[in-house]
Amino acid sequence: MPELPEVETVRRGLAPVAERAEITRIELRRPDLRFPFGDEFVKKLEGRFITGMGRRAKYLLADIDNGQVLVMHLGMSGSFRIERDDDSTRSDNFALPKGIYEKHDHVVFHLKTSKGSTARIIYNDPRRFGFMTLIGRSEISEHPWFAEMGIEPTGNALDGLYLAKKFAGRSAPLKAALLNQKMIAGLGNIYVCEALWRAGLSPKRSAGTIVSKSGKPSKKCAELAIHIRDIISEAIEAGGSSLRDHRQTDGSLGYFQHSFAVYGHEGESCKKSGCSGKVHRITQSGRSTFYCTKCQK
DNA sequence: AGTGGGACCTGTCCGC
DNA sequence: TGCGGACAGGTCCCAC
Repeated sequence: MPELPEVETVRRGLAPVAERAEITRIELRRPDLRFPFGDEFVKKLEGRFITGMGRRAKYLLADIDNGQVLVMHLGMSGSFRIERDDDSTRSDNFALPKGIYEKHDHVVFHLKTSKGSTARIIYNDPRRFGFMTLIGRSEISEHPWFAEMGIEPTGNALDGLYLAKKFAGRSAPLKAALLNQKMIAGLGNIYVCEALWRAGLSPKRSAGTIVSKSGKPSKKCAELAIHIRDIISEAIEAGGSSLRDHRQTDGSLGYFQHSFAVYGHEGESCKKSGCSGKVHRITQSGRSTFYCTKCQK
């Protein structure tokens, strides 16, 4: 599921249950995801309280009352679902009887919520590219995962000037540059394709070529920045995108996938008004890129 | 230093 | 129906 809008949707889904909840028990149903959990993982969390649910780029950050942060990444196929013992609002086909797990349910957090009820947060991840680990609150910013991370694509900091600085002198194609988490953190394959389409920029174009020669932010940089911010905020608003039946924590589907202009639309006509081009699929650094060869230059 | 390719996993879908 | 191959939302590691 997880580019930034999907991870933010997960955060918003987990927060009401997780915040101020006590972790009464953790079931690790296998010893590792992408990395081993480590001997201390369960011991350091059981009996502790979750004080807040945050996010940085595609990482979920659960603040624990022992000064540590439970850092979680969903990889390619990770998802959380919540089972509330006091909840009658779940859709029938999504809820399962207590204690019955599905294939690839790897981690189960048993919680006592701030309202006194019990609930379980269950992490499922078929491909196991996801991971979780504990990091001290004060060490987060120096940790390799975060130290060189670029800005979030959601705020005012992302503008033409920022992109011009990051892209200047870069020969890498725009597609690769935007996927690089050291430039902007949180973008993934889908939203990069979509943002480049909106901006009318070819994913194959060298990133450095949209910076004006003076090094000042060109119109193209400014426009691209706006389109990235727009697409990310629209996707968050829509509850993210649901591909391959991926669901939100309450079992519902995000619906931004219906707004994709190019992603997954190979062979279709370009949706840009006045453009008679077609959407093509190419492979860049081993991943699919969708774009219109006519209006993206 | 920056860039490109492969590796890590499992599931699904498509063509033969 | 069965099988092989391609592909899937991410990130790391290792060559050039």
